[in-house]
Amino acid sequence: MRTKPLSPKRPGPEFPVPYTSVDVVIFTVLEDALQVLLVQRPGDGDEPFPDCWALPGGFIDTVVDATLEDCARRKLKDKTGVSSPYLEQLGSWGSATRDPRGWSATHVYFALIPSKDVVLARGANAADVAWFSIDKVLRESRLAFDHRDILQAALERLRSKVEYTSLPAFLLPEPFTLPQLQHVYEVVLGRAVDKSGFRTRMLSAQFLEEVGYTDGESNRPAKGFRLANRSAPVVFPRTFSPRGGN
Amino acid sequence: MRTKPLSPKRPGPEFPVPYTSVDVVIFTVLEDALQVLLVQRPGDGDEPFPDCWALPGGFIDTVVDATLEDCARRKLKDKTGVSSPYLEQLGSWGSATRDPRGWSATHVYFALIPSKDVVLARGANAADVAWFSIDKVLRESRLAFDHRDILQAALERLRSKVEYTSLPAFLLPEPFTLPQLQHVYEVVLGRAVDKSGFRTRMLSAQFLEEVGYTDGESNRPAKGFRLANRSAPVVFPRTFSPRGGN
DNA sequence: AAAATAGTGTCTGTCAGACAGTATTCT
DNA sequence: AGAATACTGTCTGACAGACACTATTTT
Repeated sequence: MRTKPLSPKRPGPEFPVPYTSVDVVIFTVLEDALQVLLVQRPGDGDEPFPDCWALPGGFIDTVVDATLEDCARRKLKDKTGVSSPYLEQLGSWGSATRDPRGWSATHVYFALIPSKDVVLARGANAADVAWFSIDKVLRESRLAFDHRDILQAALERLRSKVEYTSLPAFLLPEPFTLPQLQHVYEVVLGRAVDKSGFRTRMLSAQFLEEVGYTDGESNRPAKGFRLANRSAPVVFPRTFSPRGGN
Repeated sequence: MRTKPLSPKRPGPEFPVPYTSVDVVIFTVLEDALQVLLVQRPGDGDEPFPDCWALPGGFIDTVVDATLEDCARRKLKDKTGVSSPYLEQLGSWGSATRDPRGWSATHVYFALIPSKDVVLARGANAADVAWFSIDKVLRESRLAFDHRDILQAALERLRSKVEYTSLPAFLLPEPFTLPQLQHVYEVVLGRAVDKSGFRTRMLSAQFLEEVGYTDGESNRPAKGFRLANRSAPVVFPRTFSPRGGN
């Protein structure tokens, strides 16, 4: 905060204040692909980027939202119906030019949810909310504002953290099996992972609780697991394959 | 951004907008200790937290600052005279209660600078800017706003990244020697590091350029080095000591 | 019985940590 | 010469990656 009292830069009605918003990058795994939730901006009215797809988000409601994270949770709940996602702050983007209406800054969160828990934007205009495969959207779509940069940053953060954390577990509905979890790792990382190493790694990290019954989505049933602690991922002591990554 | 045109929540003169500021956590190593730069808030006037020490920062100047990062650089330059620090975004803190004046959000950056490059706040009121040992400030001082939480978060981020990156090199003036660099690692981590392992690690990471002349601040002179690329740190393939940390 | 997938056992190369040893300068 | 510090060499235990093997279920 400012050190001088009554600083000439102190904002008020007579000084320009940046627009402040919160956006959420919501990831899931659907149809063997990493996907992101986007909303379509209105084509009428005087809003910028008409008909463009954009990350869900919007201005802070200073009456309803107690904190930035509350605001992000609210927006996520509005669009997906999910109320207990994995949610972490990604960063903020702010500049004089990112919004044609003027200086704006957005606080960006990134969320991981199991696709089965989702009920896309009930009522109203459900058609303007949809999942997009990450690869496709980065290859083909033009997103509103600087949302392409933001999405890129979120993807990098996710991929990098998947190398040494249990994050992918938040993309699956419980209970899940180890082969299912391994598959999610492979989808996100875009490469195969050794089964044996994967299993010892997951089990020795102590973050999974064995759920009695097993699940038979393939030939031989497998043990079911759930997270011992849904509030935070586990950090593994080493990254997945030192040769491949950074 | 908002999907509906003319949303009732769209801020304007008639709707409350959060205050938006930028704060910077500036670290250096001085007198064998990790230190942070704080400024003292004014005791007169109607400003909150009078006489409290706080992180340097303040409101965005939408005329001067093109981006959030520009704003952070400007504040850092103002207080320290340093214009090419290592600077990275730490995160943002926003809530209805963190500032008694109303809903506010701050974008926080963290910077690493060599203490020798610093010329503390020239002119004006130099007495209200000072370095504080991290340990002391976290033990003894009461900081303004939620700056204690922010400082704690910055410290965690720094300590964690030091385990697997070349970040400490940005805390030293160039040229520096490997023993000096090792010492900085030890100061930040708060523990001793093996010499042999340290050297092979640094040299094999290819981020140091040998500068011809050597430096004799101890008995036997040592080779001098500088960073090949000052814009980003190097990420090591493994963390420092798997037994100790996470 | 065959196919398919879940789960385990074993080997091996790599490498960080530990520590001893050598080199070069100052007093 | 001795002290102090820069720098190098060697050993060893731990462990990730690779891959072969066993177990259990469906068809």
